Amino acid sequence: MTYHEAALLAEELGVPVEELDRAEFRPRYNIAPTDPHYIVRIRDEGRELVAARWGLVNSWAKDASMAARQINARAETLAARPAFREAYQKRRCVVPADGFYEWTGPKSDRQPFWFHRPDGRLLLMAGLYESWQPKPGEWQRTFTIVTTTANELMAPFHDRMPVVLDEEQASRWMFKTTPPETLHRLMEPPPARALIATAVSKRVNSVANDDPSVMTPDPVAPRLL
DNA sequence: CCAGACGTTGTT
DNA sequence: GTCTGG
DNA sequence: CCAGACGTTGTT
DNA sequence: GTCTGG
Repeated sequence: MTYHEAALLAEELGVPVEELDRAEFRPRYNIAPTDPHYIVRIRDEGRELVAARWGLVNSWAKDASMAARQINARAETLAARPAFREAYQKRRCVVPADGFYEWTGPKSDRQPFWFHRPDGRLLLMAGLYESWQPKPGEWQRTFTIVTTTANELMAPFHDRMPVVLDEEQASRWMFKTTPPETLHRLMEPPPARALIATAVSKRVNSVANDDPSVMTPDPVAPRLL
């Protein structure tokens, strides 16, 4: 996942930056599973942007070992899965990012692509969140990203993709009272026009590279599109 | 009853 | 091959 | 997701 | 916490 402009996130969502820890609120180019990020949730009458780590750790977990295994939740099964059911009912959120990466090609030579909105605006993905207690008195919020069947654009790369929502859909996803039928509709694959793919530097393949260089368009890979 | 899991993606 | 760390 | 490790003893 | 497997 990427998140380029600090101001963009808060401004597009209409949330004051002051609510966040400025030291942590910086551009990101290579957000990996278990990394700190941000989620949007419904709070009283409005939206709220809060910190959360990628990889859902349930409230009953004794350690963070589940985080890496729960970075995604399948739309088809999350309502029934013990690990996601409650969060699905009570803690649906939106994960903002200006894009996400998918890889293709042989395992020995993985080629990354950056998926983002054609208009360059913020991508809103369906998520679930939950908090757990790493130590007595200390709470940590975590989230997972809901995946669905790949659409026409994604199919050449993968058979799954994140649930991508527009503004209207994002609101409905977060509302506590949205009925199950509506939630199911929201989890359908987004239209192909919702995203475009750009081949980027293989530098992104190492999470240690979290700087603008990972976004450099790859001069060879575009023909793979 | 107790113990142990609780999840998804990937693809040669 | 499979697990862990990021 | 990809990259990189994959281990124990000893003890400063 | 709650479900599944034994």
